[in-house]
Amino acid sequence: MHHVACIQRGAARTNCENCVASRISFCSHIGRKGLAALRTLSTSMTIPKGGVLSEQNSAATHVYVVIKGTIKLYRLMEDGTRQVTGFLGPGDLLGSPKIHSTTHCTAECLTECRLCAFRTESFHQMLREYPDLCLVLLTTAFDEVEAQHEQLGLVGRKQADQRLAAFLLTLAHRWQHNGPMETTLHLSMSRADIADYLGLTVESVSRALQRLKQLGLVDLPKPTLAHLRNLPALQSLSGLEEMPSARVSIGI
Amino acid sequence: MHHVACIQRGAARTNCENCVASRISFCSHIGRKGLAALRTLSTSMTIPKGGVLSEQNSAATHVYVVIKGTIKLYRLMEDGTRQVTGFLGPGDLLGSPKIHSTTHCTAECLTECRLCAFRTESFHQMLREYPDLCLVLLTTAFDEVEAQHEQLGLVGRKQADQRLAAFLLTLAHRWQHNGPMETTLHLSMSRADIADYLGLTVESVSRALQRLKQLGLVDLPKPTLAHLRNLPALQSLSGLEEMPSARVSIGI
DNA sequence: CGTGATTTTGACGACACTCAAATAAAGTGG
DNA sequence: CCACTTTATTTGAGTGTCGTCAAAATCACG
Repeated sequence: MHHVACIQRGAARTNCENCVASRISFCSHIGRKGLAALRTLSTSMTIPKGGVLSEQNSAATHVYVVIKGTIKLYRLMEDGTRQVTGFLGPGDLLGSPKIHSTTHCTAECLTECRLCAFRTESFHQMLREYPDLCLVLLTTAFDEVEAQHEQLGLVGRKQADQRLAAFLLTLAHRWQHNGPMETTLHLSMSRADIADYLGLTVESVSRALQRLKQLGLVDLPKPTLAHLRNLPALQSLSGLEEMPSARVSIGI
Repeated sequence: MHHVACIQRGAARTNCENCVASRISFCSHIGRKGLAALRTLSTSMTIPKGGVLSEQNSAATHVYVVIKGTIKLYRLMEDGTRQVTGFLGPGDLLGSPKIHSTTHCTAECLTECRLCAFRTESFHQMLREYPDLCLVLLTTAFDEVEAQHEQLGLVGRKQADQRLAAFLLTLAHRWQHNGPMETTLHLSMSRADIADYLGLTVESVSRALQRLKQLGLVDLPKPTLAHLRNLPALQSLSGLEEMPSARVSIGI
């Protein structure tokens, strides 16, 4: 949980061609010339588990692309409660293109993370120079709004078991952009994180998971490990209209 | 509730200078030259109360700027439930810049509405030609994501009375971009709409409102009329960190 | 192996949902 | 303009799910 402004900062000589972001994230939409410019502006870095990338209500300095690892985003409210606004993984974007903005979430690494960082000003300037890039990001932002609508429907209407089923399914699909779907999930977030993400309590999350287990829908060999045994049943229970698909998410 | 593709379509000679959108919405960020182009591409229209602007899962043809009136956005789920994803008013944007996309919400006018319409392709092209416009929209989209986070916190954690208090306060502030805050609200949406927006039932909404009334926080002379009698108490009850501010919202 | 944190399980209560009915409001036709 | 119908809103009673509090079990880490 210790703050890590920037450690193990690598040189800017990242190989963009082999980067996940160049395939699935916005990096793929600026052509060869843009990719060269992008490489100049970007800084590769590795943050250890527990490292904090941005503190709630502090000045936003960078925009990041997640290359590897999982990040959790949360906000501490005045009444002492905590809201987990999302989880980020490979290909996802962290930060706002707005200049002189303050982050409204704390971003904490749940695992060791590799990231590609841009100074906000550089990023903003790039968006002005590459309209295609700006449009792609705009599309991603609109998709994110739609995703939030889904989450709102989940948290506002569905009950605990359904929320957990949907959560697990989404986790399984979100970062599987090409390869086969992963049915064995490593839950790098705690029960409390899941609870604060789904609008439940730790106890309700635990009970819901146990119910799913007893129904034979999932296996929980360890608390941090979930094996999805019956995807159709999980989907049916979750109430999701369709299987969640891989997508690029935005954390702010 | 009848579908109205496009009625009372006006000429393109709308006076942008006097339009609310030119002051508060994205129209103000494209300079004199852009505003002229914008006027050429836009079509002014008036839709009666109950008119439907876009049907869920149908091809998106236009992007609209709301000039006058209130619009509700909702989605019908497979399990028969309905999710109201938002309400739009003057200055707000309806539609996605994505080409060949399908709307995922139905947009229905709660009052007679005046709108400024762009064909999606034209709108998309404008975004390519005016990077500033694209950036402004991008900023608005990011703000919308943050607003959805607020809504998630409300629906996921707060109880009925708090949700209603927050809802009323937000309604009172959202479209008061310059003028004084309105303490007398015309609730153009039904209790069912509010319920489906806040993740409650009609009965719970009614009961919560009656409780607020008995506490002297609001007056309800008619079901469609709410007079906010004690703003600080409402804010304190709502649990909102700060008074909601006017903003441009996005409906998709 | 021992300590502290996390997770699970249990008992109980509160808030919101469900079902049902009464009241109020809005729309319709004479 | 008024009786009538239809819809929307309010009120009531009972139930269920999830939150709260508490304790046990398990896990992680030094």
